[in-house]
Amino acid sequence: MESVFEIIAEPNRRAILSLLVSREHSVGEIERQLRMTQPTASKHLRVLRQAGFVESTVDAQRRLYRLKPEPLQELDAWLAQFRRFWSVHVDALERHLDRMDMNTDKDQPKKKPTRRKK
Amino acid sequence: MESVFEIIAEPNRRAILSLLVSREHSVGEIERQLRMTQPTASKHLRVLRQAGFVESTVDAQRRLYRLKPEPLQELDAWLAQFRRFWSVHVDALERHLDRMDMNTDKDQPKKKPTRRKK
DNA sequence: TTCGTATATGCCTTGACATGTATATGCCAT
DNA sequence: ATGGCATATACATGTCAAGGCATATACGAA
Repeated sequence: MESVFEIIAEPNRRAILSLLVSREHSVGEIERQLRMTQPTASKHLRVLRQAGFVESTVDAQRRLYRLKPEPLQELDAWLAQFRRFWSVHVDALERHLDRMDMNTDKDQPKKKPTRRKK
Repeated sequence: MESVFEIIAEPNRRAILSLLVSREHSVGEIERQLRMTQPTASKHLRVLRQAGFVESTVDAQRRLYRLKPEPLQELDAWLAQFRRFWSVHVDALERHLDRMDMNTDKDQPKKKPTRRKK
């Protein structure tokens, strides 16, 4: 579990990241929003924290978790090598994007779809 | 193993994708270049093919594999929601910095968006 | 046909990881 | 201090994927 790729391979962890993109959340808010048990939420947050995807601050008995951009930027950097390749295939790509209703995945937790404009 | 995230979680598969970004390769070239056994290469290529990352054409007894952009573009689309976060974050930081030194005129140079530390 | 090459697949073992239950730790209020 | 809430962790369990090895399939050449 060292690479950022393995971290985001888990759907619940991606859901947590998507949830935190708007604002910071406590563990309880996360577990309720995403309908996971408390230990599950804590464990995934631990993984995300150790990988640098999130950080937490203490607020009384709660921990507030918020997003950190660096690991996701690392992912973005890996993707960069393929962008030049895409430009060669824009036509096919455009057709695909028109077909694709770009949401996160088909995971159960609440998701706020990021609509895509043409 | 449905999601693109799980597909690229495997280091050998990422290596294959990076290899194919330049040009198409046969299975034999891939296994030699990346030092994996032939069944391992074939199995990873099968996963990549079924997920739409690569496609193959037949050349005599060989199969030539080449990259397809769509799944990687899907990954890029997922990342988009966080790029907005980076921008907002940097903007907020800049506003904060602007507020902190409101003594002089406010023509600050643009900041690089890739740095942030706690 | 038979042989040799290139690639795919089936079986099996191993190990990693996600989850549930239970319990521990930490913090506030009384 | 005691109780209650919020979060973290330990342990046991089930699942699943990756790799090794053997074998199957496909194709070309002779």
